Amino acid sequence: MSPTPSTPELDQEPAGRPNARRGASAPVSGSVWTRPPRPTRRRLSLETIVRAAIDLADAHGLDAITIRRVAAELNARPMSLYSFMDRKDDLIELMVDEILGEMVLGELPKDWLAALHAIAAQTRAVGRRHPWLIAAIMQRPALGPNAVRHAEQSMAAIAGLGLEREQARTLLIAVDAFTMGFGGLELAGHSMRQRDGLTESQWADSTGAYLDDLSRAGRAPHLAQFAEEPSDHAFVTSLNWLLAGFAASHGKTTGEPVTG
Amino acid sequence: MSPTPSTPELDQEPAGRPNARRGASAPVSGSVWTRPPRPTRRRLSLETIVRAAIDLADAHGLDAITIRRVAAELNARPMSLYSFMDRKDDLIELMVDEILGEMVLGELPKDWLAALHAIAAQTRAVGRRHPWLIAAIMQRPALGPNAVRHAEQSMAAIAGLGLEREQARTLLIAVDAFTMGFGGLELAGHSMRQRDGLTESQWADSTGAYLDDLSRAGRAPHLAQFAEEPSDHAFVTSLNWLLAGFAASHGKTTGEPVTG
DNA sequence: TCGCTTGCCGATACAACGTATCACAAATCG
DNA sequence: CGATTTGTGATACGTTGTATCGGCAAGCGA
Repeated sequence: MSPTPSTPELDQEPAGRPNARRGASAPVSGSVWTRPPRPTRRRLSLETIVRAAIDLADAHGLDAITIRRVAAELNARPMSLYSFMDRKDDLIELMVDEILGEMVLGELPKDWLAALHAIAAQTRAVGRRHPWLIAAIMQRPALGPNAVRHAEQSMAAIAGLGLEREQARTLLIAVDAFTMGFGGLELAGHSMRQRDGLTESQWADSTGAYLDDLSRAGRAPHLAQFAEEPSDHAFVTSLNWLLAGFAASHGKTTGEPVTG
Repeated sequence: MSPTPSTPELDQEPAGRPNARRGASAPVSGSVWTRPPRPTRRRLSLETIVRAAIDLADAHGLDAITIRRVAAELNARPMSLYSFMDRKDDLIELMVDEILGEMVLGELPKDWLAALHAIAAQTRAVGRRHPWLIAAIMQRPALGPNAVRHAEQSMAAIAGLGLEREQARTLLIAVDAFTMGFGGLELAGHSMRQRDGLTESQWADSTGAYLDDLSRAGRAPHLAQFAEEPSDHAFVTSLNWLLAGFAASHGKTTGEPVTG
């Protein structure tokens, strides 16, 4: 057996290990056990890279995703990441698809209306958990396996309605467009706040003051309200409108609309 | 009078003027008229910068907006632009607001339904003309004067309904969210196509083939349809659902729904 | 067992980026 | 006319994405 300790269970390093500068010219000294564990090949994997990048983006925004910084987070060298991907943009696509996995529901309500509401609510919740998600999707289409799963689940939700292809497609795109658009408008300020390191209330104060000024100047009398964040209630209400409008135009009857 | 020709009407340079390298150490030689015109101070202005940046973004995408490249487009040096703005992000905000100006309509239909449809259609048209717009808005909130004008116009459109504050706000946000979301999903592939220099049909072919593969593999039987671009008809139909649903929930009667 | 291939890692390098800084000249204002 | 402001240009610094190269460990055929 080689002198390299091969106990991966013990390899759970405390994440802040003292400058484990392994590599070419590191002199071998001391006991095997006092030395940092030799890296097994396969230290990195696409999954750990994507996961680290997601954590970074959640904490510091999409702009914080640089190859160098993700690598540093993993105690790796920048170019190592390129063994697993072709370019940085690929990483972002992978991050998006990973998160899209959180969007597909474990089980689906039987009623199509309730099912679409549940999917939309989940989409919105995930979007808020990862505030960079929606902006990222608006820049590159989501085509990965989890995006596919999401689409399939939406189709399953309305399968019972027996719609024709085109109508089904229109309905599903409408729901997704509304949900993503709502989340996008809602979170538009997020990355900006993050960039300038403002707290939520600092941001609300400054935009509120700005809009108040405009109102007082008479240029936009009813505008100040837009400083407020859109509410869950507004989301559910609007989605009800959309779906009720669809239902009416198709003569489908359903239970009560979902109340927010 | 100074020897500098002060005929700004003739200053319409043919845009490709021979390397007009003015500046400190350029030797003065030849006739005044054969020399390039001395730059009047104020060569640049915020407006020309923003306009140049918009043209660049329309042609090559938001990623093509670099201070250096915009400056080059104006035969200026990069740092000159910073006399007019504090940072690059400000330029993008200014670009967005400039385009938002194209979104406010000259006159508004009297009927609230027709008016909201007209606004949404205009929003969508502008979004397609400037494919980078929606992604940009999803990253930073639009707060400029033209964003304000757009919001005011939307409020004017439904003023006749006598809604209370919260309801009006919900309705307008819903329409904007749907419109922006629809455009965003629609244009998501655009910047990616642009990045890789693919034509629209190359892109459609490759994603179509990919989704067909998935379908054949049985993993997503009904998916291929999503390769197709959403249509105007789908947009109008869905918007009708949303607005009809709203109208029904408020007992407002209107004329016929708009047909796409 | 040996040697070859394959795949991951590390170091270095380069062009392009945003932007701080400084110097200078024209424009403007007292 | 002198002082101040303002637009411009040159240069420089730190950071980014990523090409390239060289090395080493693991797996594999002989």
